[in-house]
Amino acid sequence: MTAGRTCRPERRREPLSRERIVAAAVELLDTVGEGGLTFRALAERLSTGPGAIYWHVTGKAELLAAATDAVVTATLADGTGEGGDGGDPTPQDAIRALALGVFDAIDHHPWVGTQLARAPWQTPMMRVFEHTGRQVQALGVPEAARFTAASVLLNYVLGVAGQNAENARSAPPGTDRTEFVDAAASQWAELDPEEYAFTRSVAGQLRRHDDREEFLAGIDIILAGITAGRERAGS
Amino acid sequence: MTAGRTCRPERRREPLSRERIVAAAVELLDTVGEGGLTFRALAERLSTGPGAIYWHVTGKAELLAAATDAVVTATLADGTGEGGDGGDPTPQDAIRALALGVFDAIDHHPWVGTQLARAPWQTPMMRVFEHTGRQVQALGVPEAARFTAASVLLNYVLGVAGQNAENARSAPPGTDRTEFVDAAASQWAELDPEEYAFTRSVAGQLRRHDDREEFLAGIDIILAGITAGRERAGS
DNA sequence: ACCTGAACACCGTTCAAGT
DNA sequence: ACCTGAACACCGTTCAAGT
Repeated sequence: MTAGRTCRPERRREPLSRERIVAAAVELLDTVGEGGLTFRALAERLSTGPGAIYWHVTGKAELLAAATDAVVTATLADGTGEGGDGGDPTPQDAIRALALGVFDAIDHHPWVGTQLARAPWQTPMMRVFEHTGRQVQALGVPEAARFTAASVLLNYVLGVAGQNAENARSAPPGTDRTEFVDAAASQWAELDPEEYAFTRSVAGQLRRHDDREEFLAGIDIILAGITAGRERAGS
Repeated sequence: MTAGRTCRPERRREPLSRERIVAAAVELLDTVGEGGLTFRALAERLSTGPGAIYWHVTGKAELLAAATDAVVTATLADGTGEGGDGGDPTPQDAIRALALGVFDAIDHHPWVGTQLARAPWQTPMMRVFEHTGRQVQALGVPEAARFTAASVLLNYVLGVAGQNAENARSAPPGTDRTEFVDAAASQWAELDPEEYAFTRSVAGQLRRHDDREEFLAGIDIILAGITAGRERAGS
């Protein structure tokens, strides 16, 4: 307490921390995309030098993993617990909710899709696998078939994840989704009638489809397949 | 197969062409991995400067796409035609063969997995979609459900594609696959018993599983689901 | 302990200049 | 038309030096 003002430069001198870095990385990824996450840009946003970041984080790979982890963990904590409105959800409903949670997370943060698809062995995906597996078990799938059943669900989610992320990236941030789908559908309709007979024939369905519903329809097909197998192999 | 040590002068006189560039890119990707494809490395292999490549190819994105296209086209040309041994294959068999073709292609060229997963709208994946869709149609799926059915199959394949590619990348080229899976299974078995109860319980199945068979089992589950839907919705 | 910022080794891409 | 290779604008990462 020497004489002088006690104005605290807290705002800018808030110390660097892994948490702050990851938060800034998520923000940067959301606003500028995967290509925009740069140690220099990150440092500027945190008003430091690029080197400082390395004190809290080993490198870009870990940073990306931590950012993904942060988003997915928040998703799983939210949506998957009990359902909320009292009634016991069926395992099918729980799986749908789980998958939809991941789907929506990727819808809001496309870069998460890319990251999940290329790092399936890391914590976030492991947790999704665990949650899915429990519901598969609750579904009555015999033990020997559970690993396969959970894997199919997970791989499907991963596939959609990657595709959605790519769509978000290839469509500039300004463009409308409907516009984008319309353009693709029109392209499909003009493909070679012989070489792409089937694709042409479903161009209309591509145009009309809703991403979320389509995703859930896929989940339901897989659930039907798993259940059919359970009846064949079980008891 | 590979040109030996005998230095052939004709090799370097042979003019640069898009075809030669793509072939060299595939070779580089196969031997050194995705990180090894560099315009400088490519130029050296073709004994030119980096700038020369840009005369035949617009940039790295196109080069990657062309390399993927080359591999997938070869795959589809091979395996998917008629079956080979006279008998008419069922649509199920045709879909299995198709999916397995993509699976094997990625097994031999892991970088194809990454590329397919992140560029699903390009020619190679479009062709897979077309071939799959025709078999879905042959399966008797009603028109309104065909787009969804083919999409589920494709997304599943894409998910496995990405995962396999990642596994291949994270395991150094020297290590054995069994060794790698064993290590993962052991890790699973030592997870927190409460938080990862399910994952722990299937660690043994992870260790025992065969990648190709597991992949096909997934395809069969989805086929069962599609067929169940057909019976519900059709006729 | 934590941060700074210049420096290193790379990368994709461009472009005047050559043949 | 096709190729050359230096140069540009970046990038992740390191590290002596500061506090």
